[in-house]
Amino acid sequence: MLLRKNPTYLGLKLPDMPLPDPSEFIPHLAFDSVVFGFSKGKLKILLMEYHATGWLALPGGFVRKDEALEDAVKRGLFERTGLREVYLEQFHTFGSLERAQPKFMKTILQANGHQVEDDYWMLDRFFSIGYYALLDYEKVSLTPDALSDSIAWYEVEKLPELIFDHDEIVQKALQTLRENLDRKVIGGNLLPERFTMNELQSVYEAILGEKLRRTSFQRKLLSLDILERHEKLFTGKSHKAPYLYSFKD
Amino acid sequence: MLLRKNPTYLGLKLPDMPLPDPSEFIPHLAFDSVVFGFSKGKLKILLMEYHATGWLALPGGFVRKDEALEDAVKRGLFERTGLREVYLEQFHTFGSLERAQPKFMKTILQANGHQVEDDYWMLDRFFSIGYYALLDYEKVSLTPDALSDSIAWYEVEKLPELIFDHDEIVQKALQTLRENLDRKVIGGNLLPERFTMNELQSVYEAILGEKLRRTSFQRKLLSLDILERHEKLFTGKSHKAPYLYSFKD
DNA sequence: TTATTATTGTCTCCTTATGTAACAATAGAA
DNA sequence: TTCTATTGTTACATAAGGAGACAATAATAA
Repeated sequence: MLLRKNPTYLGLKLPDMPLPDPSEFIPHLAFDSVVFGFSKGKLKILLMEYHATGWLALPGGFVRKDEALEDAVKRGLFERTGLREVYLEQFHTFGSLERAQPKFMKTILQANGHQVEDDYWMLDRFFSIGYYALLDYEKVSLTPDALSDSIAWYEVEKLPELIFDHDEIVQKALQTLRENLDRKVIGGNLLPERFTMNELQSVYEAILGEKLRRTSFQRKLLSLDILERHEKLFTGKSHKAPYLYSFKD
Repeated sequence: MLLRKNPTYLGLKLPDMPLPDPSEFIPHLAFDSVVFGFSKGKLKILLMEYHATGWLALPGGFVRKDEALEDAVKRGLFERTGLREVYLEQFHTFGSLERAQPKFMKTILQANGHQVEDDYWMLDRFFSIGYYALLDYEKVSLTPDALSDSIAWYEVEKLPELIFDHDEIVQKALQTLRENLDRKVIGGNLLPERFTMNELQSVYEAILGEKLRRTSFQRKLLSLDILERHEKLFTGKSHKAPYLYSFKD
C-alpha cells in the first residue's frame, strides 16, 4: 500500500481524485521539469512512475488559465519536492506532431480507473515547455502525484527509457545546463549553503561529464571573486582539512 | 491605395479576408519571429505596422492543429519574406499573465473592420514561442499580411516602441543571439554566399554592439578552419583588394 | 613524541590564446 | 612614379589555462 501525504492530481488537490476540469486549464499546453540533484558524486534527475504501467516520465503539469507559466512550474515543483525557492530556467518548447501519443495517455488514465472518450482533452496534442531546476538533494521531500506510484532520483548517466519524447527533453536540458555552466555560476545551486572546493568541482565534473584539473579549477573559481571562505571542515580523515566556502551575496 | 501581391491573413489565404476559423488553430498559442538582417553596417529586424493604429509588432502567427511548431514559423517567415531556407532558432516562450491585452487586440481587429465579441478567441490569453531568424537582407521580398499596412526593416539600435511585450521579446532574442555567436558560427547567415573578412567582422560588431580588433578577428576566424578563400574583390577603391570568403560545406 | 599517509592550498613553469602594434603588399588616384 | 587607404601577415607583450611540484596539515601508526 502506498503512502501519500499530499494527494494531488496534476496540481489539483482532490480527495476522490476525479479527472481535472478541462475548463480550468489552458488546452494543448503543458510543462515538463527536469529536476537536477547531486548526491554521492552523481548527477540525478527526478522521474515519476505511472500506476500499473511502470512507465517513467518527467514530472510535469498543466497551466491554469489564470496562472503565469512560471508560477505553474513552481507550483508543480513545490508539490513534488516541497521546495519553493529553486533555481529554475526555461530551456526549450517542444511542439512536434509526433509527441502526441493518445494511446499511451489513454492507457495511463485507464490504469488509474478512468475511462475517457477519444476526444478527451488530455489525449489531445500538447505543446510542452521545458524547464530545468537545480536544487539541494538533501532538502527535498518527495511526494508522488495521483497518477504515479513513485517519484524518485535516477542517475543521469544511467537513465532508463522514458515515455513520449522525454528522453529528448532530458538531453536538451542537459545540453543547455552545460552551455550555461561556464556563463553563469549555477553549480552551487546543487549544493548546500556551505561546501568544499572538492564538492563544487565534483558538481562541475558530473554536469560536464569530464574530469577537471584540481589546481586549475581552484585557481579559476577563486579568481572570480564570488566565493567566501569560511572555517575548515574536519572530517576525521587523516589529512589536511579543506576550507568551507559559500557563494557571496 | 495599398498594393498586396499575396494577401494573407495570419497564414490563411482568403480573398475576402474574413477572420480565421478558430477550429483550425491551436488556441492560446502563438509564435513571434525576430527576423534579423544586415545592411549598410547595421543590424535590423522586421516589423509590421497594423492598419490605422500605426502600432508596430513582430511578425508572428498561429499554429495549425495539424502543423508542427517549427513548420508554422517557417510558413509565416516564407509568407513575409519569400524565403524558405533560413537559419532559425527558438529562444524563449513567453507566458506571463500581463501579455494578454484584449483591448489592444480588439482595436486592431476593429481597425480592420471586424467587430468581435469579448470572448472571441484572438482576444484570449496567448503563450508566444519566440524564434529568431538570420537571413540575407538582399534576398527578401517583403509582403505585409492582411492586418498590416507594411512590413519593413528597422535598425535594432533605434527601435520604436512596440506593441504588447514585443520589446522584451526582441531584447531576449538579441541576448540569445549574442550568447550563441561565439558558440556557433552563425554570423555568416546574415551575409551573401561570398563576403569579405571586413563584412563578416561588421556583422559581428553589429550583433555584439562593440568594435573588434581587425587582426585578432581575422586570425581567430582563419584559425577555426571554417572559411574557404576565393578570388579577390576589386571594388574600384584605391587600395589593396580583399579576398572573398565563404563558409565551408 | 615522531613518522606516515592522504589531501589541500599555493606556486612555478610551460603552452596557448589574445591584445597591440608594426610592416610589407597592392589597387587605384594623383 | 608617387601617394593613399586598406589588407594580409608577422612579431612581441600580456593573459589564461594545462601540468606538475611542493609545503602544510589532520589524523593514524609506530
